[in-house]
Amino acid sequence: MGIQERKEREKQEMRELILQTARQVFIEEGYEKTSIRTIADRIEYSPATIYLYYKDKDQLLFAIHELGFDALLASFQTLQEIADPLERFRQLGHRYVQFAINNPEMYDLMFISYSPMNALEKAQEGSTWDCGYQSFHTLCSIIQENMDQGLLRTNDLYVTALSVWSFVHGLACLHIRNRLKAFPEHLNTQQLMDQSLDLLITSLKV
Amino acid sequence: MGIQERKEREKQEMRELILQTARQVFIEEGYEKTSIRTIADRIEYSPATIYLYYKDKDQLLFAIHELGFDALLASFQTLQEIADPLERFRQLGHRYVQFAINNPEMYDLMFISYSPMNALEKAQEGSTWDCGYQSFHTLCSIIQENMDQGLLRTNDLYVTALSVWSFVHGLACLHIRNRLKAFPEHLNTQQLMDQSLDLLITSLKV
DNA sequence: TTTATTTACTAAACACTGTTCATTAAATTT
DNA sequence: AAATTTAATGAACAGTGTTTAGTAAATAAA
Repeated sequence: MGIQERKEREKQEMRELILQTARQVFIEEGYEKTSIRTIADRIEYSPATIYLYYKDKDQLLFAIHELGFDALLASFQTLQEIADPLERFRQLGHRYVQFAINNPEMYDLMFISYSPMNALEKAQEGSTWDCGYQSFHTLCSIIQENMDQGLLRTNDLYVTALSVWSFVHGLACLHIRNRLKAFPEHLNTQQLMDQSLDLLITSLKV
Repeated sequence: MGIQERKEREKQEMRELILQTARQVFIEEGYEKTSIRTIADRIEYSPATIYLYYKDKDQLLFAIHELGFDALLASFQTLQEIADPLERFRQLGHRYVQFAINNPEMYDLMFISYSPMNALEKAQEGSTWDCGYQSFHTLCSIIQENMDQGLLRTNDLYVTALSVWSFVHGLACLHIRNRLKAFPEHLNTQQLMDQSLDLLITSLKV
């Protein structure tokens, strides 16, 4: 029975077509213009068809947000090449913030928008945010290495990791949601972020 | 000509009625259900009437977000009673995060939603975010006092203030947008936030 | 007081949104 | 060749922010 296999394959291909098209629309046109109808238009299918492959918009956006995490984790990949743990730590923060600046819409979807978390809630009772947790684990590992070598003033891994994440996320969030540019001092956000990051590392350093 | 004065008064009263009703809907029903039609229903006027008093929804939400800042700044008011600068510093952070936890929808509107910043942009070229800047100034003052007494390791006021703000905002943001509760470890968010805040202050301390 | 004008308000429409469902047409199985 | 399963859609529903032409009341002018 090759027909069932072919049909299954075609179904997956259609799912992928929808996802990739949705990702494209999302990146090119932004969150707001990423409507079911816009995506449907691009693939030349009716809006209702999308609902045969994704339960609702939140589920589709969840799939897009996972692609975002692929890219973020990829940018973390080469961190192991950095020998100095403290420099590796700083670079992690830097790349995180840089990702947010370079891919604001995607960062927004991954870390700010309600949508993917709604999808998670609707999926099953007590389902976990795997890709988010995976990124958090990268941060934990690097902090642990710094702690092991006695480079930090803190000793609580979890609290330190959450603090660092909050810090870089806060920076990213304020920037993306236009809370910095509305200030009287018109400052170089990029430079200011680097300075803040330096301050954080310096403060945590022993 | 008392008629013109009465008309002007009535106009202001109507504006206030719309604003207060909008605030009520916003707090009681949340951001999502705060539609022009919902507000119009409550005051028993047609939706179009609201547009005679507020240019668009962003402008109305901006007015609501200003009410939020009134409340936030009010919670900062009694900080001067705290003699110890470092403790005052910690309390500021604590009250900020507490405000976010207790008034998630309002915090969201004030610091996360695009809406009020859109209103600001549409208003005039180069108009500033006064209420946001005022809160930031409170933070700056307290940090300055700590610096003056040589209590901090840092010396750049602006960068330190932005870092602290990013930190507490990041915490608030992750919490409100459900990025913490999706983690395997089901932790007491409140307690974790307090610990993180302590870590920040300790790290900045000389 | 009657006429003219300004003011306040609204019904209805426009262009969107996510989502559902009965119906149709094609592919597959019997 | 007939019956059944599958895939796709048109059309609708209920909602959104916003605009505009038209109405009725209040005010000003004659």
